[in-house]
Amino acid sequence: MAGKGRARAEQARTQMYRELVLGSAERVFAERGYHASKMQEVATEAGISLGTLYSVFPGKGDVFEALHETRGEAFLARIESALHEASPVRVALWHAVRAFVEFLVEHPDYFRVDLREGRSWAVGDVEASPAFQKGIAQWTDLIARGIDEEVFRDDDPLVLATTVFGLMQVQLAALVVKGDERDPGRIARRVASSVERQVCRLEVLAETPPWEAEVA
Amino acid sequence: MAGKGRARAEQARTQMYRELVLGSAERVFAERGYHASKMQEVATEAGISLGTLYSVFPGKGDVFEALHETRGEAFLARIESALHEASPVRVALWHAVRAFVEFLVEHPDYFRVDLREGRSWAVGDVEASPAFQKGIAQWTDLIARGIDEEVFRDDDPLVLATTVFGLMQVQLAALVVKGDERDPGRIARRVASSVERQVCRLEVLAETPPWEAEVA
Amino acid sequence: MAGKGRARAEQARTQMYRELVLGSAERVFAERGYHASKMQEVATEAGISLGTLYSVFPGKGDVFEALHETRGEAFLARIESALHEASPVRVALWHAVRAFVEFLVEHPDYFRVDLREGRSWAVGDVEASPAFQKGIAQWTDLIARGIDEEVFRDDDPLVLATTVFGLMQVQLAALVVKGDERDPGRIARRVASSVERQVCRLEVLAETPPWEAEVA
Amino acid sequence: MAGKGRARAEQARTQMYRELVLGSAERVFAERGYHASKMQEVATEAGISLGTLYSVFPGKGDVFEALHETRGEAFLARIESALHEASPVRVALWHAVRAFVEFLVEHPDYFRVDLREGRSWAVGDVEASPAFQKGIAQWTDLIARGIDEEVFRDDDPLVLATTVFGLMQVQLAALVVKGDERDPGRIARRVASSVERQVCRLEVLAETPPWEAEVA
DNA sequence: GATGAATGAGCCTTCATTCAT
DNA sequence: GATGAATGAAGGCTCATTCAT
Repeated sequence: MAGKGRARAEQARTQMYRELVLGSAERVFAERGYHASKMQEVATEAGISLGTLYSVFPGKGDVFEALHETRGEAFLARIESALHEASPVRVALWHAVRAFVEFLVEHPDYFRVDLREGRSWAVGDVEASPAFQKGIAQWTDLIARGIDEEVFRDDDPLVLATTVFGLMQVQLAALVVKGDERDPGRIARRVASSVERQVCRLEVLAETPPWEAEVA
Repeated sequence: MAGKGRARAEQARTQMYRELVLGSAERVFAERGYHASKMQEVATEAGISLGTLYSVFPGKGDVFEALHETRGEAFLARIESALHEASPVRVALWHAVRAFVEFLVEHPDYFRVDLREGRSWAVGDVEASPAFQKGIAQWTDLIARGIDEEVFRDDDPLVLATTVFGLMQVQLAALVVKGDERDPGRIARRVASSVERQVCRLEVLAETPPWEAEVA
Repeated sequence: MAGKGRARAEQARTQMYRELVLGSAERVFAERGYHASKMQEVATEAGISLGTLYSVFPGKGDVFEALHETRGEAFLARIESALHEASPVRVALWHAVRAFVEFLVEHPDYFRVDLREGRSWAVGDVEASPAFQKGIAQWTDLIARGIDEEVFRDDDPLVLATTVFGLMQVQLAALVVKGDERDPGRIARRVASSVERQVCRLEVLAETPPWEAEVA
Repeated sequence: MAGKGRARAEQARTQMYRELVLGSAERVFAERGYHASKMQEVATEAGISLGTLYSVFPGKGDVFEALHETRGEAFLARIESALHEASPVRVALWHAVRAFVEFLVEHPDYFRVDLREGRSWAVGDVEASPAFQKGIAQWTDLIARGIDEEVFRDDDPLVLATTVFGLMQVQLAALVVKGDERDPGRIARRVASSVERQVCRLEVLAETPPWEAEVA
């Protein structure tokens, strides 16, 4: 039946437009912030019409949500895969931090959108996206394992994960914007160093960190 | 001339209203965010009419700015006075962190407003409020002193200060909202502990922290 | 009975305030125009409070109307008395024009208010003030007499009166603002000359005008 | 490239709407006056929505200005072309007056808008539109020429032009509204007659006026 | 399906008017 | 009676959303 091919083609086109729009929205929201951005700008930046934009997203808020959903999903997946490679929890942490840093360095507009929202997610406000929730859960699991293995200090894993999440964001922003660090590798090591200080037991901190062990 | 008393009375009334409005705006902005808040809501929450609201603030943006200005000023002053009491840098840091935590615990709505807007963070294109600039300067000085005295680890003081500032905010939010910590004293100690991990040299971390020394 | 004195005192006070307000309104309306003028400005210029202003006038529109009523009344009276003195119609016209010019030169603010608003003119749907109606009637009578006596040209007296009225206003404005004529006597003579050209028969125009006859 | 046609189409549509709105604004402003007119009324009268109205004019004031600009321009052009045809200054004056009258008889709403503003232009108030300034300049030139050729009486050309301008407005209003003259030809002759009386030397007035010469 | 012109609900702000002191 | 602080109705303008082409 021809309907199937038709349907698939439509699916594909819709998907294509959604991605086009998300890329555009990312840039526009990063530049002006969500509220100051107009749908017309998003459409123009995407190179499509308002009507097409509305044919793939029901409203402005949905574009914003989808942006977080999509980028968040990719973000999560990236970190997830980083976690799967490694076994010792300290190495896993290092890989996760590196993945975190690399992703945001590669997606500076998304990072700016994130920063603009402030730390609303930290207080569990309604607007906090599911992706954030899942991200926090991911880190919570990792940290719980570290505590269990007596590598990380004994504290509430959720609080620690939330703290680490914010710490990475803030420090990344500080390094990139305030400082003049540009090399992703060095940024990742500095952020990882900060994170380790936050979570590792003191005696673990004295040992050679994973990123130096790697080089060796 | 009677005009003087009259002028003073008006001054006082205006001041009273401004504070009333700031308190109301703080709650409304905390609840719905700046853009979703309507001036009518702010007025109603303050228990006054729109006209009266506009008689003490020229516009919506000015209310927001004044809120940051006023609370930021008080915030700075509180920390400043904490810094002036103490001499050893580690004690000074402890006092500053405690003042930071106490202020935000006492002003939870302002804290939420702060968390909501990315203004305080280093987004670059977003104009951070003057109060925030001064606040960062304050912490940068303290940290530079700590580095100089070889108590804190050797790093860019501005990056460190920005990081610490964000770390405190995030962890405070995490402790209060995610966790169930309510006692300001314990919160302050936990935040201070995190901050010390971030800035102190490892050998310093091994020593008894100021808050335990205080108790003894 | 004491009530009578009381009532008379109140009457007097009200009257006093009304005049105070009209003087103030005249200046304010002249400066900014009716719509751009605020009641607060009128009150302040009058040196009284808003409440007092509203105790003697029901609303903004009433102040405007009363201004036209009052000044118009005085204006009419001035011209009326000028008309009563003289007998030959050409002399009467001259006296009336002189009175017209003198009044407006003495009340420049009222003149500006008059010029600003099209009320005085025959717009049809705009309610011309009763005072203006009476003024036009006055001039219409004078002109009808002139036509009757075969001194003025034979035309519709109402149209001629309206035209003359407007002509005087416009030329007065032109002489004072565009030109640099300041002397009321010369202004009056030039305006009268224009008016005569408008209404007198050509053969009458050739005769010595009343203002020169006066001097002689 | 197709963009060109697109741009031209948009240009045309915008132009069409601007004229639609100006026509509507003309009627609404004539009826209620500028300040009492609401943008919604102007839009409704034009048969479009508020949004569309604002898509072709930035604000209320701009509609008013554009109205004066556009009509004023046409007005000026009409008179200019009348002036260019004729050589003897008295004939030129007659043609200009006729053009003046015809234009306003054809655009009664614009005339009413004009009348509503009063004679502000006569006192050189800031609000006086550039079109008025140009119009006055036009008449001033004509009158200066007449004085030069010793057809018009020797007086300040600017004062005379201003007077004539006002005289025409006022008399036209008187004839149309107060009187019951409807025939543009007769109105023009009566206005021209008044104007000639205002500007021509007496000996010239005795000669056959241009409009009678024309008929012959 | 794609377009973007058209719509109009909704928000910020002003100022005539009221009324408690 | 005088005051002027307080009120809130009304209007200019924006922009998310719709729908005719």
